[in-house]
Amino acid sequence: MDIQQHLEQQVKVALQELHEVSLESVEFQATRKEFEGDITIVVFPMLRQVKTNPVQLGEAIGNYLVANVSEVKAFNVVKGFLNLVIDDSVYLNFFNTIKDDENFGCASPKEGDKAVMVEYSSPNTNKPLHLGHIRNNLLGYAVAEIIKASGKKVYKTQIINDRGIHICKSMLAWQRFGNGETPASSGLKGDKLVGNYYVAFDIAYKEEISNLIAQGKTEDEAKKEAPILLEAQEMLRKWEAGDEEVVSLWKTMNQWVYDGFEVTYKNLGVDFDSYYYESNTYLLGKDNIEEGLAKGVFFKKEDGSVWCDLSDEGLDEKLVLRSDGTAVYMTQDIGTAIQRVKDNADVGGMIYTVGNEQDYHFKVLFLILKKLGYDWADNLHHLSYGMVDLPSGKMKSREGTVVDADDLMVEMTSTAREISQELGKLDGYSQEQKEELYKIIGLGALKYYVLKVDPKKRILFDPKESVDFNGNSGPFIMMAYVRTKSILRKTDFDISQEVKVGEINPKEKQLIKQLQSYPDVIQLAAKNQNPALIANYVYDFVKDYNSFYQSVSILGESDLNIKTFRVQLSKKVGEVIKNAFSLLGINVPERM
RNA sequence: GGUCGCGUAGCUCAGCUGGAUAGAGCAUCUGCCUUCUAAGCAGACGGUCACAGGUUCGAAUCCUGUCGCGAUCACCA
Repeated sequence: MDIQQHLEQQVKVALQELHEVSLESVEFQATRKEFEGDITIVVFPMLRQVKTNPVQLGEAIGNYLVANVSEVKAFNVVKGFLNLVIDDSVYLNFFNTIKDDENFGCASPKEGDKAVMVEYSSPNTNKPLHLGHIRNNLLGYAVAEIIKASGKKVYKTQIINDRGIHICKSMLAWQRFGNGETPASSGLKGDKLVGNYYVAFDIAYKEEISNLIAQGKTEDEAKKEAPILLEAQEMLRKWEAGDEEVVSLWKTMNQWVYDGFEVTYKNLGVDFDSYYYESNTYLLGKDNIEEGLAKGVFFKKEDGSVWCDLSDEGLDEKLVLRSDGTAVYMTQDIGTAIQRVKDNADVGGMIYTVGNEQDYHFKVLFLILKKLGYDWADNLHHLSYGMVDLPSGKMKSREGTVVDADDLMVEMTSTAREISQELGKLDGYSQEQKEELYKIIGLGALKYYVLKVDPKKRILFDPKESVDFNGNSGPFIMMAYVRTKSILRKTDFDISQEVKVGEINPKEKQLIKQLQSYPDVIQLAAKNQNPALIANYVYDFVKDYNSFYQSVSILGESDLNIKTFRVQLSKKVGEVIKNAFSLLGINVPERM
């Protein structure tokens, strides 16, 4: 039993003895720095049952605890706060129980627990990934890792938007203007090459529109009648009819994009357990609509279109099947969700990592699935995140204001290289080792920068100021890790012994308190699907370590017991940093 | 207009189910490398927590309203 539970029990006993009152629960908090003590009991809530003044009650409980709980060494009462001084041995004992636990903080899956499916990334295959996708990928990956660490089985998946008019646009432009260009012939990354033709289509389309307007058409007419658009629509029809030539071109160009994405994903360090393609799933869901009609969940209008009435939930009617019997976005998503549970029988819930512009869509999707009666529909979550905007506003690929994912990663690496070369602390590293290191630092800076922000808030990315390498930043945290590794490299004595230090100093105690809270932080981050909680935790933790590091000598300590303890503590700090960062998908370097 | 989200220091952000004098980083200023990596540490400066009410012993946090910003409300995805 940990100290807090023990205290809670004893406070309840005390209240019973002193005032014959049985308490529901006791409110604890960490004692603030400016007061003496380690754990604080908030007395105010007890006043509802015990009619006395808070200071008196605090004194009484404090006296009781000092007399009856050996771990409580002293107490003081400030207003209604009872600050308890806890014996150092409690912290030292805790440290000794976890110091060799390499998985400290992480829980293992329980037998019979359902798995969680996390969907993220889900790009269109007509243009390269940009900073917005980076946020999506980092969030999805991190949440998946965090939930795994919290003790659940996780599947990572994505749905690739590989069909539709936008795909045909780049195909058509390539046919017209491409002269047979391929990634191999041009040296371009496949997704970049295809993206270029998506832009080329738009340019040609706009030109045709202005020509038509010059010929006397209205803007609306021109937009609808531009020949190149009609041709793209025709191409989509051919694709749906299985036209061999179109399908073959579609396969070729999509493969270029996948090859390009694969490189980006690899650099970004994200992965997937399964892939769903919209070209396979876009017909799914129609059967489920029939089912829903039979169950009375949906209704049909005179024109044959099928709807779901959500007015009881305060929403509108929502179309789930067009009057011509074809599927809409919602139809597919219903079908795909159901398919996924068929494919993975142990899935008991899903998390969709999709921008907050689709809040309404997912609200409706989840409601419909619930109405259809699926038991897992209660465990569907939309990991809704804010857009990444530039000072100039939204990123727009057509206006060339997107921050390209690959370019940004290269830029981060260069910045890391510049800083590192200036500091020049890498004697003995080969060129390859150095480049590898710059990548770790640059990418870590980027990932931390994105993940430390609460997902639901929008991020303002200023390319001029870019990403921090100082202060609350990825490299700052890596630096602390590197210090722990440096100390371990220089440790030339056995640190496997469990040490009993008489007293530990406040900085050491603070670090152990932080260690104590790590498992809770993982659980909370998993529950809230919020990697920023891990980032914030590890930042505070590292600040405490740096403070400790600068205030005492570790290897210079003359008392072998204390020295050993400090090295052990440093080792553990390093392990937790590495573990926490791995949950964020960030690697740590050995030197920097 | 309806719905949802956001609004905390000059800037970027923390602030857990309501708790003590609202915290970090950047920027500005002061100290600290002859000692374990200074991408660091110690400190100074900086606040009407958008505004107005309400609930409470106690509100940045919960409720209501107002203002501002964003998203969304397609037989598009």
